[in-house]
This record gives sequence, structure tokens and C-alpha cells, in this order.
Amino acid sequence: MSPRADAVRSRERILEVARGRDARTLRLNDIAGDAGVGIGTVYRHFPTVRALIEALSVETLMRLGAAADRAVAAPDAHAAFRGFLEDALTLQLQDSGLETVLTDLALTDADLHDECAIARGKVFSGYDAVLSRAQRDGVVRRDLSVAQLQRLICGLEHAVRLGAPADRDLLLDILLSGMRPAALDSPAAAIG
Amino acid sequence: MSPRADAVRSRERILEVARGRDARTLRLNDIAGDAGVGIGTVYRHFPTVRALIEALSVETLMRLGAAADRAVAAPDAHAAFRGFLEDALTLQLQDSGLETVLTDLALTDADLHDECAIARGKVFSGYDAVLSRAQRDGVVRRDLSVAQLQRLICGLEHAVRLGAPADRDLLLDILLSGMRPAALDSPAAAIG
Amino acid sequence: MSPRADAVRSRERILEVARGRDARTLRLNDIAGDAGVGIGTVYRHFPTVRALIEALSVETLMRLGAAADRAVAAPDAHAAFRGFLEDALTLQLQDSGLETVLTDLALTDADLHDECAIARGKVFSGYDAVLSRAQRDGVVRRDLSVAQLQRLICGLEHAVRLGAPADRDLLLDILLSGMRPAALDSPAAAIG
Amino acid sequence: MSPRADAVRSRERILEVARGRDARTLRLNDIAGDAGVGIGTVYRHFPTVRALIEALSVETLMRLGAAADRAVAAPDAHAAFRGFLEDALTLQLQDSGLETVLTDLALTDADLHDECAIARGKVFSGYDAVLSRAQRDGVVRRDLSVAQLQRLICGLEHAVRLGAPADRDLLLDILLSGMRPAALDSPAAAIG
DNA sequence: CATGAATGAGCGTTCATTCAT
DNA sequence: AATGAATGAACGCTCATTCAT
Repeated sequence: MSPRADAVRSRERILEVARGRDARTLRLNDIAGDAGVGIGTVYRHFPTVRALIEALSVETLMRLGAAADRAVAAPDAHAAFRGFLEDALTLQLQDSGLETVLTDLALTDADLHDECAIARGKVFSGYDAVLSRAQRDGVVRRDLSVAQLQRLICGLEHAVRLGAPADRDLLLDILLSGMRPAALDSPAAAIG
Repeated sequence: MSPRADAVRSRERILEVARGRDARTLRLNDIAGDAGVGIGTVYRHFPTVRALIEALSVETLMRLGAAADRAVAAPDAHAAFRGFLEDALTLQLQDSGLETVLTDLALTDADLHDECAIARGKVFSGYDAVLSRAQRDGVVRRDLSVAQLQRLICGLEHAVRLGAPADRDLLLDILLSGMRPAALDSPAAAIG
Repeated sequence: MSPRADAVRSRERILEVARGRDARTLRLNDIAGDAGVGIGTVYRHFPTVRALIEALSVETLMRLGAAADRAVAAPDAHAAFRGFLEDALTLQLQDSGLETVLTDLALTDADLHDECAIARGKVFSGYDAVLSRAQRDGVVRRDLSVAQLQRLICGLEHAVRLGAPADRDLLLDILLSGMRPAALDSPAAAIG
Repeated sequence: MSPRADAVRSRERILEVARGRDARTLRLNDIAGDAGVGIGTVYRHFPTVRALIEALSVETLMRLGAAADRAVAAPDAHAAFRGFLEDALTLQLQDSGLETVLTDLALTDADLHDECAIARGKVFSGYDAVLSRAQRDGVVRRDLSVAQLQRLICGLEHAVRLGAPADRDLLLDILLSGMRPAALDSPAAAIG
């Protein structure tokens, strides 16, 4: 009565193989081959490339949601915000499909598998909470929206991918500095 | 003797059509169709997609080089740097092939058409001049390299493409703020 | 488990159509059309033209190997040799790809599909056995190598293709006569 | 009043370049490039590949005709015949287009340029004269036609091309031996 | 006459997707 | 449920031939 064992194993192997791939150049045929599974099986589990990317993203989204929770709970506002951005960047570098799931405006909850839509929703509200808190505590300028913050992370991800991973910290530092409230924006003002 | 009139016209039409395309998904066949030109003609002028992208980039690169010259000559160091970044971002948003030409490390001068290699060389030295001047004048932190700056622009380009053009100014502002010298880095320090 | 029925049918139809073609001007796309099969199917079974030619040659090679076996076992040395050459010529006229498989020196066993390499190997040793026996029995001049004999057959094939099939017997007769030991080479000598 | 000087020079260069090519894989575009001449010029002089091959063949045909004349005039019938075959083979190995001109049955005199048709006609009658004389003098079996002899040479050419030039003499020797009259055909008969 | 730009049919090949087994 | 053979649109590219300059 558990014919699902095979199915579960297949799904698992497919996801495992896909995780090692760049989501932007996924080829379902290859995945099937490397997972030791028929193409038909891949399509049964994931009717479109998008579906596979979404499935992969669920786990990452949940980790990102957890990171947001931690950030909200952390005592130091600045450190919390920085820590969250670090986590977000790390996760996006690991899961290249995340960008699409998070920023494709044409992708409504209805388009997503339930599990993914829920996880994404938590990330959105997590982002909101983290950013709101940072803004409330004067750590981040108030004219930055959640969507813009997300896109900035994506831009950062892109920049890091273009160069060496070693750039990561410097670029992140720049971004963080740049998001501080503009009130004390100019060095001159600070000096004066 | 001089390049034939019809050849010039063909080349022009091809470039014109290609300019309206995303360089990352160019189809030489499509270009031919939309330019009202035979496939063979496109291949005669641009044997590879790369060749076409390079040809497109030459003009943009020259504009970018000119922008660098202006920035170096401008009186106010901060305004000059900001102006240059604005120009760079604008040009990259217009010419999606620029990123490759500027940041593909595997792309040496030898791989490029002479005209393109020269124009790129000028942009590199222009970037260097602009950044050096900005760092010398205390407008930009000294631990930022030219290559990193270029990648940051690419990241910004990416972020803007993901959202609305309206984000442009805010995101650019953030990036600029973030690049200021770190000496007075933390608001707390400044306040204290 | 066993090769699927439809796959076998496709393979068969492709081979059947290809058999009716000149191997030197095979078009995989045409084959597909005439076999009532998708292009992709042809490529799945035969990734290159060479693969198809080899597949076609296997059967012919096996027949040629068998002909060699018969020739070696036949009582009359001269008749055996003649019979073998007749068979070889007939088979090469039927399968225009055989020449390449047999005489392309750049084509090592490693380049060939196992089945084909094995069949070709048998033909080579068969040729060797037939020729050796003929030479031992004084039916063929000893300064003729296996490779030369093969090329002579190819030349004969070529000559027959240029004219009418009716030439076949005469030309073969000439070739056979020409290969007899040179000891009694000149009519004059024989008469004297 | 001699605007033909250019034309003559162009024609010459084209022929010169083409002579260094294999007639079976000629590409008019390449010829043009290597001859430092426009494609249009090549087409003006030689509207089809065939026309170029024919033009190239004229010179070879005349040499072959001369060889036939020599053979007819030579004292020793056997040596004369052998010498002619040697010449014919040598010329065909040099000019790979000769085969077509000589053996394409669909190619009537009307299809050929005058000069070529005439030269070919002389070769045909030369072949006839050489073969007739050889047959009359008992050097060659009488059941061999001119056309068959020509095709045998083509077959020999083909065999030599497949292997090393060093094979040439042996294979020619075999062919010559094979064409001797059949009366003394069997070694046994000769011995007896 | 010479030129070489333009043409486009046609080839080899890939790959996302469907569907018979 | 799993398989993988079949499909064919679509791509990149070549090259013989035409024709405007």
C-alpha cells in the first residue's frame, strides 16, 4: 500500500541533482540522465522547469524566512540587519532560482505551488519585518521599499557572480553603508 | 573602393535592429528577418553573435569613455563621480551587451575586433582615472578596485532591470553613499 | 527491458531507407522524411552519418566474412578465390559505405561501434586467409598485400559504377587474370 | 583596344588556382578568394563548376591525345600499350576532373565547350587507335571495349587514390597482365 | 568587365515536450 | 508510476548563385 516509496525516491534524486545546477540553464533532460531517472518521471514530478525551480526554492525560502525571524529577534538592530543581508546573499548565491521566485512580478501566489507560495509569503513578511525594524531603529533609510531591497540583493548576487566570491564582503559592506539613513549622509555634515 | 553603399546600408539596418534587442538572447536569424536582409548578409557582416555584440558595444564604449573624460575634467570631485556612475548605468541599461564586453575575464583584447578592443581599453583607463581621482579626493573608499566598481555597476544594472526604471535614482544613490570612505562609516561614530 | 518494439521498428525503417541510398551522399534529414520518422529519431539512433553507415555495414561485413570462410573451405583454390572476389564486389556494389569502413586508414577500431569493429576485424582476417591460401596455392602473385587487394576491389567497384553492371564479369575476369603469379607472366615466355 | 588583357589574366589565375584543387570538391568561392579575383569574375569565365573542370581538362586531354599518338607510332606493341596506360593513369591522377569528362555518358559533345569537345574527341579516337592496335597485335584481349578500358583506368585511379602512390606500379602491372588475351589465360594451359 | 554584397535554400544539430509502452 | 522513444520547431551556419554597383 505504499507505492509512493519509488515516487518519493525519484523526486528526491531529481531535486538532489538539480540543486547542483545553475537554475538559469537547467535542462530537464540532463537532470533526468544524471538522476538515473526517465525524462517522463521528471516531467511527472515537475511539469515545467519553473515547477522544479520552485520546488528547489522552498527549502531556501524557509531558511530565508528563519533568517528573518532571527534578525527580528536579535538585540542589535544594525547587526541584525547586516546579518540578515549576509544570509540572504549567501542563500541566493547557493540557489540561483531564488531570484525569479522572489522578484518575478508576473508570478502571483496562484501560479505557485501551495508550499512555495506559503514559504514565499513568509519571506516577504520576514523581509518586511526586518526592514521595518531597521528603519524604525534608524539603521536604514526610510525611503527604501521591501521590493527595492530584494532587488538590491539580487544585484549584489549578480555582481558577486561576475567576479570572485572574495568580493562578497566588500560589496556587501558598501551596500549596507549605502542604505544608512541619509540624514548623516555627507561626511562634511558629520564632520561639521 | 570605399565600402559599398548597399553594404553600409545593410550593416546599418542590422545594427539598428540589434540595438532594439536584448544582447543576451540575440538570434542572428531573427535579426535578419526583421532587418529585411538575408541571413547570409548578417553572417557576412557579423560571423558570430559575439561580433555583433561587440560592434554594438563600440559606440556605447566610446560614449562611456567620453563620460569618463568629462568626469575627470569636472571641478567637483563628488559630483563628477556621481555623474560618471549615472552615465555608466544609463549606457549599460541601453546596451545589454556591454556587461559581457566589460566583465568577461576570458575576453582578452586579442578576442576582440580592434576597434572594440581600443574602445574598451579607453573605458578601462577612464574608469581608472575617474576612480583614482575620486579616491584621491576622499570621495570614494580606497579599498575599492576598478573591477569591483564595474561589477557593482553591473549589479545595479541588474537590479534596475528587475524592477522599474524609477528605482534607478534611489539605488544609485545608495550605491554612491555606500562607496564613500569608511572613516566616518558608522552614524554612531559621527554622532558621538 | 528488451529494446522497445517501436524503437526497433524505427531503427529498422531508417536502415531500410538508408540501404537504398548512396552512402556518399546520405542526408540524415532526408532519411527521416522518407522513413516517416522524426529527425530527432534518426539522431537518437544514429548520432552521425558515420554511425548510420557503420550500422549498415555490419550486415554486409558479416556476409563478407562468411564469404571468406567459404572461400577458405572450398576445395579448388582458384575457384575459391574467384568466388570470393565476386562476392566482395557484389557486396560493395550493394553497400556503398563499405569502402570507407574498409579502407579509411584514419578509421581505427576505437572509432567504430563494437559490433562494426568486430565484423570488420573478421573481414580483415578473412581477406588475409583467402589471399594467403591463394598465394600458397600459386593462384595469386605473392607480392600483393591484403590492403592492395582491398583497394583493387574498390577500384573495380568504382569502374563498374561508372558503366553498366554488365561490365562486371569482364572487368572482374581481367582483375583475376592480372593477379596470377608473374612467373609465367608474358605470353611470349609461355609460348617460347 | 585590348581590354581583354585583364580578362585573360583573370582567367589564367583562376585556372592556375583551380589546378591545385581536387575537382570533386571544388568551391568556386574559394577559388575566387585564392585567385585574388571576385566571385563574379569566376562566374563570368566559368558559369558552372563543370565549365571550369572542362576548361582544366582541355590541357590534360591534349596531353593524353599526344600520348595516344606516341603509342600508336611506337614500334613495340606491348610497350606502347603499357606506356599509354601509364600516361593515362598519371594524367588522371593529376587532373581529378578528367574522369567526369571522359566517362559521364550524359555529357555529349553539345554539352561541352568546343575546345573541350574536340580535345575529348581526339582522346576517344586515340584510345580507339591504341586499343585496336594492341588487340590486332595480340597484346590485349579482343573483348575489351574502349569505354571499358577507360573505366578500368578510372578504377585504377580510384584504387591508387585510396592508398599510397607507391601502389601505382604494382596495380598497373596487374591490370596490364589481366588484359592480355585469354587464349593463354590459364597457367596450366601455358605450361601444358 | 570586374567586383563582392546579397541571397536563401538547405544542411546538421539540439532540446523541450509528448505519449506509447 | 516510470520509462525513454519519438517528435519537430528552431537554431546556427554554409555555400552556390545572382545581381547591383
